[in-house]
Amino acid sequence: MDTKVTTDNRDTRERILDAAEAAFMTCGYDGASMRQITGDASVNLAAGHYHFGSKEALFHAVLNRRLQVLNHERLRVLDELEAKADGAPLKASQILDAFFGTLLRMAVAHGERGRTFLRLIGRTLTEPAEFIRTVLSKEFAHVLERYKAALFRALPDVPKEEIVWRFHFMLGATSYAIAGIDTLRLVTDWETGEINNDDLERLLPRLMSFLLGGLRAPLPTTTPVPQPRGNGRNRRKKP
Amino acid sequence: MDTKVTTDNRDTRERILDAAEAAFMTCGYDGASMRQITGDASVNLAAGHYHFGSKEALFHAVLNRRLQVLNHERLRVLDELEAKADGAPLKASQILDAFFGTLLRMAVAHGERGRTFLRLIGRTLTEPAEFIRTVLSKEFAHVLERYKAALFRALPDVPKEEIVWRFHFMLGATSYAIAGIDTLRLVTDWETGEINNDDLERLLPRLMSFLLGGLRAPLPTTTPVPQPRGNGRNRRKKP
DNA sequence: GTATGATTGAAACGTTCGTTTGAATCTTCG
DNA sequence: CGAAGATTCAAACGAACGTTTCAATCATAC
Repeated sequence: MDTKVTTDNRDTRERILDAAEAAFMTCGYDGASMRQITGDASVNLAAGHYHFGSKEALFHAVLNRRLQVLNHERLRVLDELEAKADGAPLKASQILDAFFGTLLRMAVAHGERGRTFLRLIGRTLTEPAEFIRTVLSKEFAHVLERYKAALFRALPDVPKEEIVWRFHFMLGATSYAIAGIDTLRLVTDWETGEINNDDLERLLPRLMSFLLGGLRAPLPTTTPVPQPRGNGRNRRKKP
Repeated sequence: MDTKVTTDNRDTRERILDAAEAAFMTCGYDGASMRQITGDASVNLAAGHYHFGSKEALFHAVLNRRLQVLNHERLRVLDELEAKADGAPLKASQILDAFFGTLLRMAVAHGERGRTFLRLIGRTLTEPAEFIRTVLSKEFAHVLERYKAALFRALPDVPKEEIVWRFHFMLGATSYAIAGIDTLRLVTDWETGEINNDDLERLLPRLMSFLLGGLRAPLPTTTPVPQPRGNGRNRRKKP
């Protein structure tokens, strides 16, 4: 099951993986069909099921091929930082750079394929299907625990619950940004829906300062201003 | 086309709209089927096409029914703030509260239906289908122009381009948060995938301080640190 | 060379989807 | 009442989907 015997086996498998990665990125899980994927890969329709068993398993394989590398690198960078710190808490900026910066830098380093996967990740984080949630949860669990712990140590004055929420917000901002989703056509640069490496390298510092600003923002007032002003509440249709 | 003649016409139409709203929220546009929607609404399958013409048009109607109210209110609040300010620039916190706070407060005020629409909006902002992008773009264009202009005036020292990007990040953080998307199971509160009004009222101040912190963060260094450390670049496959 | 197992190919299966059809039913109004 | 139009209903259509089947082809080892 590990090392295959025949020659162009890997070719077919990887051609399917590459085509699937691009199709899932563009159309989402439901929107991409096995016929489109195998067609783009120039392989027979049945080859997809022969090599992966099902569409779900193919999606799983597409994600894992890159996620394992990414999350391994994230752990490695965090280990390195903590070793250098020698027991002292890390800076929040270091942690965010290790988590989000590693993601974006790896994408830049791998050219077009890296950018495709980046946008796939952004889109996948918003997929409604349950099995996708399960796959991601499993794949990210350990990494998230490590990074959450590092953030707790870095920001001892911020309640842990607040840090978790802000991590959640940061993931949202990031996945939205990297998915290239500009539904409201805010960002005028992306004319074609494409992202090039220059865009990506300019995105990282922008995103990082936004995330850092949000993460270190003053805590919300404990009294959450139930009705800020009189309006917007207890209102029915105009009589 | 405006005021219908028969009696329970509105009943059927609105039952379909409500069921569609819930279905699109849970399963996304592709995932929700006309059969599920009309079944949940206890109407005949053909009734959906009779009243709306197509699935796309139904989705359009679902969005517009609430978006028009929401965006009208957003403009009204902004007008009110600017009238009070009497020509002076608004504070960024006021603008964000008018844009994002209005969204969340209206959802809270409308109970379960409001929460359903809130999550639908969050999910819709990440839909891949092109026609959805077109619908949203049209519906939001005017509101976004007004709010962008207000932010430009509120933050004269921040380059406009940077503000647009940060608006983009804020939309991502918000839509991700309100969609109830917790793919990575970060937020332990949401056990059932449901959000109640208490969660929502606690979410608003948390989100607001995060967004404000991000919006007012120090600008990124103009030299975007091309290669942070030696690795991650100019790398090819291992030889 | 030939047997063996891995891979590919073309075709079909059953299901579900959005949509359409045409008759049946209900509502409205003269 | 009865004609007219609006609405509902059951049934079907064609297309697309994921998946399966089975024979054909290829690579490898004896």
